[in-house]
Amino acid sequence: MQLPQTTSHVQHRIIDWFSTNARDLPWRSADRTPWGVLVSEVMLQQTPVVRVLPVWQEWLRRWPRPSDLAAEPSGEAVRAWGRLGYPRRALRLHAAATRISSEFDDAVPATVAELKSLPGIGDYTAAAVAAFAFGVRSTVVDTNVRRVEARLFSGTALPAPSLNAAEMQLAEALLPLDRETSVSWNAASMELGALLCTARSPKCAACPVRTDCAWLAAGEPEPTYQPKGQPWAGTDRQLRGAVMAVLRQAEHPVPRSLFFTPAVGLDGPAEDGDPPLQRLHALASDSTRLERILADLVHDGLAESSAAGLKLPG
DNA sequence: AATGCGTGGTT
DNA sequence: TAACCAAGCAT
Repeated sequence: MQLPQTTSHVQHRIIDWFSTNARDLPWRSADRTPWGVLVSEVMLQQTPVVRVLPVWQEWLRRWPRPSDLAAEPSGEAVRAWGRLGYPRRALRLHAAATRISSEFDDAVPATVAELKSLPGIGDYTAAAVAAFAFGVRSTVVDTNVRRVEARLFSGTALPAPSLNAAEMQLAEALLPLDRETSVSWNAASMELGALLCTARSPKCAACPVRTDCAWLAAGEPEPTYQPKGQPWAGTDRQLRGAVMAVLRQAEHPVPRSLFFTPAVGLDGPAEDGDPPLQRLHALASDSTRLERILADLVHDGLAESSAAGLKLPG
């Protein structure tokens, strides 16, 4: 698909819609810092805004600069990560903060290439930080942008299972040449996908470009492929999560015997309200498997093993 | 490039 | 209610 790199009326309408409908998020405020933007982008990787908000506030209050985080053990980052999920992100953010403070004089770098060199920062996050923290013209393509562009221009219900070259070329062709307009387009197309052009039950009646949408014009055809599910019950991820919940809560090393010897009378199916150790015991019937999970967590740097037991890395 | 990695709200 | 899904990254 060949498109001019001038900003079309469709794009202007989305940008106009954004100017009056953008959420008032703290990492968008006038007094935002590049570090705050970077932390928000990493936290938002696969985690909804509402869960990120309180944790982001606490992180920025506690660690206003990269060097503040770098001065603490990585385990503190993991503990303060709370239940955002994928705790390796906390580890990588800590490692990124360490490199920013030592190699970049405590200032988040402004180029996509330098940002991508940091741990946990990939194509999307590097482009997003460059655009939203520094006003750089960069092609920001996240799951929201992909879905908006799939519906609006390709006429399909959902984008391909993974980002491909054609999609990237389309996104680059759509990026306004004007620097400030490109930043607005990036933020606006993401927000449209997050608020209206959602994966399930999109709010087309409120969409500023409903009359231009190829997917609506085609009669809202169904997705042509089956999204692959994310198995959970019985997976290593579930057990790893249960172990990490125990470690986050513990103030001292947890003796290995506590992992492998359930307290009597606490057996039964896992429930949401159970204390972390009880939940773990309900899941970990196979001690060989649990042994491997613990070793993996130590290997991944999410846990530290000593004679006293297991704890978050100090 | 297909897979593994947390968590909890929504449908 | 089980399945889907959320501002991805690294290997």
